[in-house]
Amino acid sequence: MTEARRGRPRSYDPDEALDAAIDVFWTHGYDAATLDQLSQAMGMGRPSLYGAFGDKQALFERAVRRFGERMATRAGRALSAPRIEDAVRAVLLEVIEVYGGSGRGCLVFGVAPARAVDDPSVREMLASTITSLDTALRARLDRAVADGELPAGTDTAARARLLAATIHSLSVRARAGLPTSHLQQLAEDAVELVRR
Amino acid sequence: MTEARRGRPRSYDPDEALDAAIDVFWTHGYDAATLDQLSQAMGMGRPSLYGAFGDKQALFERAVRRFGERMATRAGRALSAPRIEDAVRAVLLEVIEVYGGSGRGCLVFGVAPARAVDDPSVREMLASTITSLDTALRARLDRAVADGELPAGTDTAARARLLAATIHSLSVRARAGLPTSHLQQLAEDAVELVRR
DNA sequence: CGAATATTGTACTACTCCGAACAAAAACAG
DNA sequence: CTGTTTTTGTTCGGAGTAGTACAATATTCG
Repeated sequence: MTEARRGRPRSYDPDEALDAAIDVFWTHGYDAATLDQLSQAMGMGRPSLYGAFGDKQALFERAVRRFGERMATRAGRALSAPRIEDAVRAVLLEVIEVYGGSGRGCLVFGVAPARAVDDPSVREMLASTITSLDTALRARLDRAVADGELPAGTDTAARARLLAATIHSLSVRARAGLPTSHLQQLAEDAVELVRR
Repeated sequence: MTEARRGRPRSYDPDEALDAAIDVFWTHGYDAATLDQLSQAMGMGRPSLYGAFGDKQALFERAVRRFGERMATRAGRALSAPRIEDAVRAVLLEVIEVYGGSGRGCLVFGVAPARAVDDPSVREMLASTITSLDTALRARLDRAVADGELPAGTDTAARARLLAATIHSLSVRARAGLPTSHLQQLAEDAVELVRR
């Protein structure tokens, strides 16, 4: 599995390095993050960084994609709760833990939008993340309908969009520095929304 | 009113200049917007810009504040519709017109968040805009309760937060380049939310 | 051990960007 | 007309940034 590679071994861990890059972009945004900050946080010199991840744009895209995948994984786990209300609440609490704990909201919904107009690639990643979230939530609601938890004929697509909107709002609110209690309140509002 | 001022007259209109600055920041965000772009769009040399608005940070704050006030004014007008459903729909359509027409979402909810972690002043403006919107929507819902349009005991604060969340989401979605039809769909979902 | 290969670290370059200095220009006051 | 005031336009400087060149280093293969 770990096949012996020729040449001088890397002095950094690619996964940890990317996580460190996520952290820097997450705090400062794309433009305000300097390559010096990035290379220092990632524990690698600029040439290594360039060789491993390409230029700043490419690194940002990798970071955003990874962040989105991580969140999708966590959300998927949370959504697997048997009762629909618990599933929705679990997702929102998971989101609050990430967004609110750091006071930095979401890298995708809170930071990428600033760059989305100028960079089509970022815009597309943002759009695809949004629709993926809509879709995942809708799939869970559909299952709840199939399970008889929600009445047949429920507009699951509409509710999924509103739940996703709640998550987008949680990112904005977290980044505004609003306290976790405020975020939890909105989350509870959204949970109520599922049934009625 | 227009008292005669001493010295060389200004060759620019301060209001139009600030509008032009809004436009530049709105498209490119804070960091990617250069003073060259700004001064050119504003029709004034950099020294004039500096004298009139201060440095880049100060100009950005003025732009964000003005954008927020404009939106608040438009929202207030839209909310004055007699029937609550119409009022909510009118606000959302107004928002979509601004956010979606430009494909740039909201300067406050879509661009400022990227800068909010590093700049406490921006963070506070963002937070105050969020709570103002929550409050304005809640006030309108309270009036609907007083008018007997909504049942007494309705949790107006919760619904106001969810409606605000919808607006936050509209900004993110618009900036992701999602089509106006998509935004209108979410808006209609939110209108449905008012009653039930 | 010696050759080949991959990564590191230092140093550098070219460029952009923000903010300021300074003299010229355009108005008003006396 | 002369002096004062305010803004303009040009120009400059200093800081910082993204990306690169090149030699040194560390490892594997033969």
